Amino acid sequence: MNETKKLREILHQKNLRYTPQRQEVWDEICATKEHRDAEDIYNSLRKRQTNVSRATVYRTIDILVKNNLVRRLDLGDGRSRFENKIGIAHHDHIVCLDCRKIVEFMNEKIEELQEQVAKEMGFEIVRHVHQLFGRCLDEKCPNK
Amino acid sequence: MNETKKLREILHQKNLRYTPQRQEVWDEICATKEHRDAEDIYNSLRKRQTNVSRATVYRTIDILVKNNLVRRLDLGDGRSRFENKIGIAHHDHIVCLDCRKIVEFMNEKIEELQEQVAKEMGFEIVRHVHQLFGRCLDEKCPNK
DNA sequence: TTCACTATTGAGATTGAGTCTCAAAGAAGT
DNA sequence: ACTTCTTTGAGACTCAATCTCAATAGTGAA
Ligand SMILES: [Zn+2]
Ligand SMILES: [Zn+2]
Ligand SMILES: [Zn+2]
Ligand SMILES: [Zn+2]
Repeated sequence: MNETKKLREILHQKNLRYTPQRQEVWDEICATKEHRDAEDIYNSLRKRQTNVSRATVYRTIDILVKNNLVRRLDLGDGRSRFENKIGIAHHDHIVCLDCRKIVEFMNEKIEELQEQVAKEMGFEIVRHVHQLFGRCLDEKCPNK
Repeated sequence: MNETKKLREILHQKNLRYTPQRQEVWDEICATKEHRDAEDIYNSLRKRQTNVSRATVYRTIDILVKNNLVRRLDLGDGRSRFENKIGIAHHDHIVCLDCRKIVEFMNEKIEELQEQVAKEMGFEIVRHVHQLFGRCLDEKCPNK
């Protein structure tokens, strides 16, 4: 699989070692499109008999984030969430305060205006956080 | 002072008690326009012989936030920051990754587009987080 | 293959922001 | 001043995340 190679390549490039634990963590993150936290990833690994320690899960995620394979999200609930970044276009997030549903959005005009605003204020943007919190109009949402 | 009255009023309105500790915390937050964390506020109070416990600082800030006197910011460094909200127009933040300078911005068009995007996705926005992280072009900034 | 050199791992300790507990102190209305 | 109910403070506790360090294991060279 393409993503497996990608990991090996980057680790080699950075003089880091390719280990089964790192591969397992990366595979687990690639397995879904959800926005999962470290504990969640750790538990999924244990559930399928893959024993990678909590510390290693955290350490591996840090490597993946630093090398742009994974994106770290802070949705304001006190822990980081992660999503595979390979082949995924930039987007931001809308979160329902009642059912915690997360929806992705991307608006080219907002992205442009951000750049423009930053330039006006004398900044060069490296990254941005843009999250909308509210209530979804979904039937299944407890907010009725 | 106007802000003092505001606190008394709101506490009364919510059947909460007006105490010197709560007043001190509110005064301390009103004293600057900076984006300070709870520990910082706690330390400032101690420095001027005003002994309010850490727990009370946190509890009071929660009340102030719930009642719209104070805004809670999460700038991604693992602790909440606070700013007086009374008479302050809505704005978002740009943060320099090198010198931690925080600059405020407000762009009407972005605000509108956010609303529009949310509507399109079937959400009603309650609040939003919009932060730009980058490097400032300031002489004094360590990034040169 | 084996070796030597390092990096990595795991278990558990530690950190740090924030919350909780509960007995003592104190608002506020009467 | 009295009663009632809330608030306070000190320190215990929580929880995500990081650190420690001895044991383990990639990796490249021989
Ligand atoms: Zn964006
Ligand atoms: Zn996403
Ligand atoms: Zn805004
Ligand atoms: Zn601000």
